[in-house]
Amino acid sequence: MTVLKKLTYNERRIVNSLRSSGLQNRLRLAHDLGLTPPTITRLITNLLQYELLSEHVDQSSNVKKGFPSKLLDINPEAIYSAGVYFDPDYIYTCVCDLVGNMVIHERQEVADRSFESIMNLSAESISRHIKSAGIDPKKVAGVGVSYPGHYTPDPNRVFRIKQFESWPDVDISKDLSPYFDFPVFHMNESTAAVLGEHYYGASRNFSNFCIIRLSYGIGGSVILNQQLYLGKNKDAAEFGGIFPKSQPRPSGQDLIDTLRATGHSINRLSEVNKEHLSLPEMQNWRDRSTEQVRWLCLVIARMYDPEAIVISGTLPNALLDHFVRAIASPTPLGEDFMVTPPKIVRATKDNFPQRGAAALPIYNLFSPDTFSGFITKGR
Amino acid sequence: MTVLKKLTYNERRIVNSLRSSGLQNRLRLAHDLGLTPPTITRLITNLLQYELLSEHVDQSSNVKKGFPSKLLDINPEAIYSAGVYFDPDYIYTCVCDLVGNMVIHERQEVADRSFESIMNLSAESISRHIKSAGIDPKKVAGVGVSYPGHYTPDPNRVFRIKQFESWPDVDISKDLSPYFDFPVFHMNESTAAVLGEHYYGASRNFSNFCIIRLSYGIGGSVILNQQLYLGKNKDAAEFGGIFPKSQPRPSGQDLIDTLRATGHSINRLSEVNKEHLSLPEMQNWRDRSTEQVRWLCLVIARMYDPEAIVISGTLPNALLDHFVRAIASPTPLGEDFMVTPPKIVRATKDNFPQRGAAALPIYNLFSPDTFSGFITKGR
DNA sequence: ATATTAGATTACGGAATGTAATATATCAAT
DNA sequence: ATTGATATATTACATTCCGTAATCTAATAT
Repeated sequence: MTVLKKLTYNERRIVNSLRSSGLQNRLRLAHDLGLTPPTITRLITNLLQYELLSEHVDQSSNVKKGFPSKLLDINPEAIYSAGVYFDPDYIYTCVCDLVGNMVIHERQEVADRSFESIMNLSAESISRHIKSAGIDPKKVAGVGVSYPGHYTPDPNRVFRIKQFESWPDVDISKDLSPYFDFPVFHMNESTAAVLGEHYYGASRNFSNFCIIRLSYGIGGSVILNQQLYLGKNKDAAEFGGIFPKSQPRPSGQDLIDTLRATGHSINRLSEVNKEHLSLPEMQNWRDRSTEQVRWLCLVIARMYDPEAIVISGTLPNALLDHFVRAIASPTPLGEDFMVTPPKIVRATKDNFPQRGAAALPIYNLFSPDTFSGFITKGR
Repeated sequence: MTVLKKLTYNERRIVNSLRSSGLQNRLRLAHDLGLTPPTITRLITNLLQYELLSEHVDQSSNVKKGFPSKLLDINPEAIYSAGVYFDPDYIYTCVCDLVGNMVIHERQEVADRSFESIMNLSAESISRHIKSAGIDPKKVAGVGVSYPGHYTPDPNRVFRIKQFESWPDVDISKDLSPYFDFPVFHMNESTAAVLGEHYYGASRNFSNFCIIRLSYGIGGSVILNQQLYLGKNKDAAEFGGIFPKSQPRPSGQDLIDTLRATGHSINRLSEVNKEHLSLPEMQNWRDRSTEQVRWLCLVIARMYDPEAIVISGTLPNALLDHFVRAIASPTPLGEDFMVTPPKIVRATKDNFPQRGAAALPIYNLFSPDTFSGFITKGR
C-alpha cells in the first residue's frame, strides 16, 4: 500500500463503521452506510489493497444458504500511532496499533517539570519504542500529545495549570514539532480521553456521549453526532467551570489541599493511598464530591441528552469507582426524568491515559469528520 | 419552476448562505462555500430557473473596475410556509414567505382547550389565510405546529403540560395530518423558537447558539454547527429539568402560582400586568428568577461554549428584558472565565411565536442538515 | 483606441456513485 | 449428480456533480 494514504470520505466511513460495530460483511456495510453493494465492493477493494482491512469467511454465521459471506476487519498492523500524556507527576508514552492495542508503553517519573525536559523525555521514549518494536516509521500516523489545562482564546495556546506555571508561553503547534520525528497533534487531556473512549473504549458505538475528567482539575469533553464538539472557543464541556475555584470542588488539587490542611504532607495525586482514603476527613470529601458529581451528571443529562456519561481521570480509582456506583442507581438523576437517563459508566482502561492521545493522529487520518475534499453521498 | 423541487446539497448551502449572510455575488459565494465559480454559476442557474433566487446589478458596490457584480437574493415569494403555535391561552397562526415575512397572521383566543377544537381552529385559520392571500397551494411547503411540552421516550408523543391534561394520548405524527391540507411538521415550542431565530432572527449568522424559553414551563433548544441538536431522546437542552418542579423556579406557572398565593386571581400569563409586576412579592420573584437564569446562562456557557444565548418566551416582556439587562453586564458569568463569554440577547420579534413554527417546513426542504442523497464536496 | 480588471461563463475532463445484469458458492430438492 | 433457489459479491456501463483552463463581458484607466 501507499503508506498513510489519504482516504476518501466513504472509505473513512467504512473504517469507522468496522471500528465501532466490529466485523461486518459487504452487504451489511452497504445497508448501514446507505451505499450500494457495487460501491462498497470498489471501496473495500481499495482498502484491502492499502492493507488497511483483512477479509475471511464468516464461520459463525447461521445463514446456511447462498454465497457464504466474507467478513471484513481492520488490520491492526496497518498503521501505528504514538501517544503522550503527562501530568505533574508522570510522563506516559505508548505506541498503539490501529485498533488501540498498546504495542508498548512506558511511565516515567517527572523529576524536572520544565517544558524541555518533559518534551525530550517523551520524544526519546517514543523513538526508542518504535525502534525496539521494529515498526516501520513510515507506518506511524503521528504523535498525539495531551496534557492538563484548557484552551485560551488563541487555540494554539493552553492555559497553564498551577503545576506548570514556570513554563514559557508555548505555542503548541510550533514548539512541539521540533522534538518529534512525526506529525504532532495536540489536545487537552479531556479531549484525548473522550477520543480514546470513542475509538478504543466501551463507548465505541455511542453517537452522543461525554466524559467527565477528574484529575488535578476538572475537565470534560463531548462527542455529539459521532463528532468532537468543541464550541466557539474550543471550550465546550469544560465542566470545571461550574465549580468555582474559590469553593470546595471535586478536583484532585482540592483533595490534596484538603489532605495537606489536615497535616498530611502530600504533593502528588499518586501519593494518595488507602489509608488516606479511610480518614474521616476523606469520607466527608468523598461524600461531598459524590453529590457534586451527581449534580454535574444531572446537568449534563439535561443539556446533551447523551447515551452515556463516562467518568474518568487520575483521581484514585477507589474514588472514581465510588462516584459511579453511587450515581448509577436505578433512578440516578432525581425527579422529573421523563426519558431514559444516560448510562453512568467508568472509563475503560483508564490507567493508560496516553492511549487516548494516540487516538488523535488516527482521528485526523481516518475520521469522516476531519475529511476535506470530495464527498459523494453519505453522512 | 417545478414547485417544491428538492434541492441538491450545495444548492441548499447557497440558499442557506444567502439567508444568513444576505445578498452576495457569485464569486463571494464560491469563496465562502469552498466551491469554484463555474460550479456556483451552474447551481445558481438552477436556482434562478426554479425562481428561488433573484438577481440584480450591485448598485452600492464601491468596486469601480471590472465586470459589475450581480447580487443574488432569495425570492421571498417562491415558497410559503404556515405556522401554528398554541399555548393554553391563544392559538397563533401565520403564513410566511421564504424569508419569514408574515404575509398574514392571526391570534385566536382559546375558549375550549380540547385537542379537536384547537386543531380545527388552527387548520381553518390557515386555509382561510392561504386563500385570502391568493397563494398557490402548490407553493406551500407545509405547516409547522409547535406547542409547549417536551418529548417522551416515544418521539411521536409529547408529555402534556398541566393545562392540556384532558387531551387524549395524541400521536403527533398521525393525529395532526387529518386536520391540514399540507405536510405537517411538529416540534415543541423551544425547537420552533430556536429555528425561528436561526432562520429569521438576529442569530442568523451564528453557528452555535441556544435559546432559553420561559413560558408556562422552562424549555430550551440549541443549534450546534448550524444544526439542530436534539440528543438521544430529543430531549437535549431541556433546561427546565435542572430546576426541580417542587422548588421555586423561573417559570410562568411558578409566577402565576406566586401571584395566586398572595390573593391575585390570575389564570393566564397574559393577564399579568404592570401593576402586578410592581408588587413587592413580584420584586422578590423577579430578583430570585434573575439569579436562577443567570446561573443557567453560566451552565449553558460552560456546556456548549456558544456564540450567543437567546432569551425568549411568553413571560411578560418586562421580565424577559430585565433578565437580559441584568445578565448581559460586562462580566456576565462570574469568575474564571478565560474565553469570550457568549452574548446574552433578547429574542427578536418574540411576539409572533408562530413564525418559528413556520420555519420547520422550510428547514426540512432547504437545510443541508436534512438532505439525504448525493453530496459532492462541501460542508 | 487599447489595456486592465473583476466577475461570470463555457467546454471539457475526472472522480465517485448508482443501475442492471452477471457471477459465485452454498443448500435443498429432485 | 443435476438442477434450482438463495445470499453474497462483482462487472460493465451510465449518471451526477464538481474542477480546470480557457474565454467572455462590461466596466475603468491610460
